[in-house]
Amino acid sequence: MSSSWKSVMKLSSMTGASLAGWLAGKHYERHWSGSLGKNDGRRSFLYGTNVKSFPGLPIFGTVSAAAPIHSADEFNEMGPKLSVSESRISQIMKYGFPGLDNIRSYDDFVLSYDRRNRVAHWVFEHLTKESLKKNDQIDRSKCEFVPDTSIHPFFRSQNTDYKKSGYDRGHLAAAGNHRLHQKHIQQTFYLTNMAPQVGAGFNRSSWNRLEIYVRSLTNIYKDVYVCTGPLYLPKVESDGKKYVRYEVIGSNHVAVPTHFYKIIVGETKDLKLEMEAFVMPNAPIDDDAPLKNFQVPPESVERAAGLLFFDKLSKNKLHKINGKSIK
DNA sequence: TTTGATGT
Repeated sequence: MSSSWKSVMKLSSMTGASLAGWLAGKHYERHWSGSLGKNDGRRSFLYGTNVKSFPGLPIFGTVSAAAPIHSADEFNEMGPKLSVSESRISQIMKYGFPGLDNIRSYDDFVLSYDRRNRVAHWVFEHLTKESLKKNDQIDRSKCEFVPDTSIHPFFRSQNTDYKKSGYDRGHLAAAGNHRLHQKHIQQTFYLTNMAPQVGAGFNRSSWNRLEIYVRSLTNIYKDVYVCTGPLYLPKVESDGKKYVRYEVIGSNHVAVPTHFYKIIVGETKDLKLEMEAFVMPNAPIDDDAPLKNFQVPPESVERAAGLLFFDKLSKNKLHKINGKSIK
């Protein structure tokens, strides 16, 4: 039994969710090396299609055929967001877009919004030691959670949805990752960047521990790319069938994810790449549980989320996955 | 420290 399988089994038994199929995947051992090592016939949603056929997508830089589009109706209210530095966005998105649903670009992170669940599909960040430098001018307590008016009111989450729900408004792009400018940290407080998270025992402890670990990777790698998002995982119920079951909160029915993922790529000075993937249940977690217990094969997160992470990454530069050499 | 909610 591989270590990744064992860790998933541990995770599975902790959460009661049937993670085995999705998160370990019988396919993993047979296909993972193949899909990383050579073209396995997967057609990239982004790079195998004509990007221009998607109207109104603010795609910058990484796609040569695409140019920023400034006239989409939904963006009329977002004046400041149109001035987002294109070079910064292309830097954040260096390894490609995991998916193309409702992309939003902010000054220091990029996200894709899931209108049906009122929670983002994914949030992408790029961290360096420099970008995390301590700035005493930044005051987190001055930040306010604000609805994102670039989202149609039908699909926009509101503070009232979270109020008395029992869940935290948990950051996907962590506030602590964007302390260079007050404007940057404020932008992480858009409700588009929030998901309902269990507060005690999760958001305020082990999930925070994982965020701190990601920041610490900037001491090892020149560049750290991190993608964060929710999962809605199936669970075997008493009739033996699998169901995806999750709570929705507030009048806008904001979905409460069953789990959250982080996929991280560290880039060394000599351009070697190392990848790590974590999945944690949206539930209280023992503070003493090592983060390693929550590592899963990256491909299992792709299958569960319906996304392709780091599809543009040069597979021959990828040296390690979850700390294990793949060469 | 950083992560938050709640009540006055």
